Amino acid sequence: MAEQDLFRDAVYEIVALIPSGRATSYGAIAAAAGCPHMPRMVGRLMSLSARFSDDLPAHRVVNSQGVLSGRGAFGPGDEMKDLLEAEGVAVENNRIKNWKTVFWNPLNEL
DNA sequence: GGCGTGACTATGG
DNA sequence: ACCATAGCCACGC
Repeated sequence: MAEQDLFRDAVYEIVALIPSGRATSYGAIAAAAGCPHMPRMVGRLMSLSARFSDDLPAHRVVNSQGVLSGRGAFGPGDEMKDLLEAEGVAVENNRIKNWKTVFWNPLNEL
């Protein structure tokens, strides 16, 4: 039982808890999972999980600036942007507007 | 086991 | 606002 497996499970669970109309950052998830120094692994797990599981709302996970850095993993177009807007998140130029307000801190729920 | 790459972040010019 | 640098970790060749 490796710690990275626990980390993956924690990340999966946290992302699944993100409420509709909100979004969070890789660093926040990593911190909530107990590893604030692994934002890259979060992104890697997202890219892998996003393809295997549709249950994981990876479109609600963006970088610290509220930029949809992972839109490429969803499809050839701006599918991620469309998904976010469909949930009530305003997106402009691949960036979430009112990011400060849309940001959902997992630590606040945990 | 080394090297390059990547859905990251923070700092600095 | 844009680019460069440094740190971190996992995966594929």
